[in-house]
Amino acid sequence: MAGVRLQDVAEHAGVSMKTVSNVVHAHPNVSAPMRERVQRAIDELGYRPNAIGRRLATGRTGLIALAFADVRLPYFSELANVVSKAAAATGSGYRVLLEETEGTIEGERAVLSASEAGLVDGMLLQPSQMSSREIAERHGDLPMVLLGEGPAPLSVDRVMIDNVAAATVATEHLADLGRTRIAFVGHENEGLSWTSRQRIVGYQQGLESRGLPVEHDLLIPTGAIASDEAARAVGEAIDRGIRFDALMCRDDLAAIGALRALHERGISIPDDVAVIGWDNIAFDATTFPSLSSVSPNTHELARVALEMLAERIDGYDGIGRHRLVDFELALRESAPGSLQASGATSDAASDVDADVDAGASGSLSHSLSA
Amino acid sequence: MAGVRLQDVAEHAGVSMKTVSNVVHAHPNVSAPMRERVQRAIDELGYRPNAIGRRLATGRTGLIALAFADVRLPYFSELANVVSKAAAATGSGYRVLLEETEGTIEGERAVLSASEAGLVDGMLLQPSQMSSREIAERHGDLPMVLLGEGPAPLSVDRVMIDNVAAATVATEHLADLGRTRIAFVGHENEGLSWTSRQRIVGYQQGLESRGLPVEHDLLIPTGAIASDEAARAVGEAIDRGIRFDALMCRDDLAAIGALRALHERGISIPDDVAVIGWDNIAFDATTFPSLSSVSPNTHELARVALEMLAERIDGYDGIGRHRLVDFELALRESAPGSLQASGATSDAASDVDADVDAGASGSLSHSLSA
DNA sequence: CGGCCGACTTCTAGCGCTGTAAATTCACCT
DNA sequence: AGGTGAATTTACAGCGCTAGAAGTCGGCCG
Repeated sequence: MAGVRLQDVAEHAGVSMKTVSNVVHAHPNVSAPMRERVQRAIDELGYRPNAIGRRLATGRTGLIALAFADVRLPYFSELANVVSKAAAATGSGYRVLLEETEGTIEGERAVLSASEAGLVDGMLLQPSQMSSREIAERHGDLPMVLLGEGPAPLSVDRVMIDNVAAATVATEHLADLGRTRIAFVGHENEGLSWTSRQRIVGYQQGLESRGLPVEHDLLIPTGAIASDEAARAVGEAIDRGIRFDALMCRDDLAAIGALRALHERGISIPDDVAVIGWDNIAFDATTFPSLSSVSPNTHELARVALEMLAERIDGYDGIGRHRLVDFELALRESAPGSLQASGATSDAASDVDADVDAGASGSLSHSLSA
Repeated sequence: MAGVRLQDVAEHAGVSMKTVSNVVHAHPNVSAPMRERVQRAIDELGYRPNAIGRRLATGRTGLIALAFADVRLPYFSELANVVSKAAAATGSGYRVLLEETEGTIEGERAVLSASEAGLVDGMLLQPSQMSSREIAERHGDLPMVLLGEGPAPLSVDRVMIDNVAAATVATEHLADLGRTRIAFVGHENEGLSWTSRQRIVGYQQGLESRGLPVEHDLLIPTGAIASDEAARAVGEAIDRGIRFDALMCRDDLAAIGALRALHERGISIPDDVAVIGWDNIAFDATTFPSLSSVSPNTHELARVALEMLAERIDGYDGIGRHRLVDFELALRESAPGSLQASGATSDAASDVDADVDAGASGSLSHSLSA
């Protein structure tokens, strides 16, 4: 039943509260018979420690906030899953409080300046709008680790993958497939995000390293980070006469939209146009054709981020540490490994089956540790 | 700065703690000059109330748990988004603590019998494995509302859509499109979930109401709730010689997998096979062809669930209330509205564009309130 | 056989905030 | 001027738990 307090257990067992507390915490210096007697009392009363009371006393809440734009974006929901599992696996067994910023500056401010303090022990934040100065100013003394390639003040820890390198590798892969007109899809129409900026830089580097020209026409922005917007933008570009034989997409949502726009126009993938997405979300394996994608190592990202956060919570107070985690290219049908460069048309059913099965069948891995 | 306590503010302003507390809470009966004086002290010290302290004193944490199988499933991530927005909009401004059960009985038990009590004020749980008896036994006195069509003891509140009715309507729509061999895809290979069970019942009712025979061969189970599993299962069924002209899918993941299996084999959608999914996830608008889907009113679901939960938290102690919220059929290319029954081939670019834009273009709405 | 040591348990302050009840102040009447 | 009730403000006792100080008890050494 509810409302059984430590004191009730103590009385029931005829001992002091501290002894009960010691039993609950498996402290040493409790004799076996005593331990058993107390445990029986706990069981009989159905006692469960009250989290809030404990937390007031210890100053730790066991909660960390995970803040990003929107759980509905597959990358973030997959991240939430990974982080919450990793957090639970932590020694301290953290639980995760989800906060959505909607990708707006107001949302990010709201998350950082919550009017109440002390609810969470620390925060994992993936900022998208806020300047690094503002982040530095606002986070106050809340232990924090930033995720992703967004703004990051030097004073705060951060984990990310090397977006420039990843975009370069992916673009080079398309070039190595023999593509010469590689377009970039999915950056913001206006107000380029940090993410888009870096991926475009990498895209350009990839083109240059393969001796391909950089054409402004081949940058296809979208109105929002959403597959329908991408479908429209790519469709319009095609209809406007823009020609390309490969698409480097800012993210998988853009890639999925692009897939649709190409299908609508009867353009064959990857024969006419190869496509690479970004994030390697679960759907990539079952789009048609299945989607090659830049695959950040989110497990490692979560692990490193939580590790640094735990250190901050424990009082570490050094300068911000910036860590890179690795990524790989998950190669699927939309931009296969170079061996099978152009290859069979994509309706070879049995081949495809095997591919779906293997998930990230071929992959180029890149470890860049810090 | 950190660690400014109520008492510090009180001393700084030369008043009692309670007066400061009153100012913080905008209580009446605080004179204007006093309010201003205290406010200045608060600002000068940069005081922010400590959530844990307050919560210990009030007994409320302002947190509710939202527990379901896996955030990575789009339906759940969309639900999480809706619930957390709705919860924040509540008078009490609840925050949402995410809990994943992995869809296993152990996970569900873990969520229900968290060893610590008092962390959350209440819980929204979408069970999938646990029996209603076990739910009733375990939830103890934690205010709780169940989501979805899973098991629900009579003593606990629950919100769901009428899955049987929805499946019937969707199946009938396929029949009205002239389809006579309508298969059902995506239920579990073994250990049918409550969800699948009800949707299959509705599917059967839909067939019967249109005078179509129910064939066991047309039930295509999958190994897991995942699009790749569905792709494989549908592919195998086709390869085994099973013939159908429409697919009623247990969920959108199954539908997306089915889409892929059909594409691989060069089967035209919706001309050869029409497809209806379930959940109306965001991707449905940009699959190719776009996917018709049963669209539960999740906003309403969240609203009703939170409302009931709030009442439970406030001490309401009646018998379990079971509420239905409405759904509609979001009709897109994979199973269009009956007017355009077979219609143009799906690569009519401009038409399609408009369609993508409109999202759930045509829709049959069903309000079933309780 | 008394005293001292170590092992174990109890005592007792809080952690930061809120709610109730009591105290104070103040404007206004008679 | 004394009294009254309303409006404010203060005092204080916890909410449930933890941790360090203080106490208790049995055993062992001299």
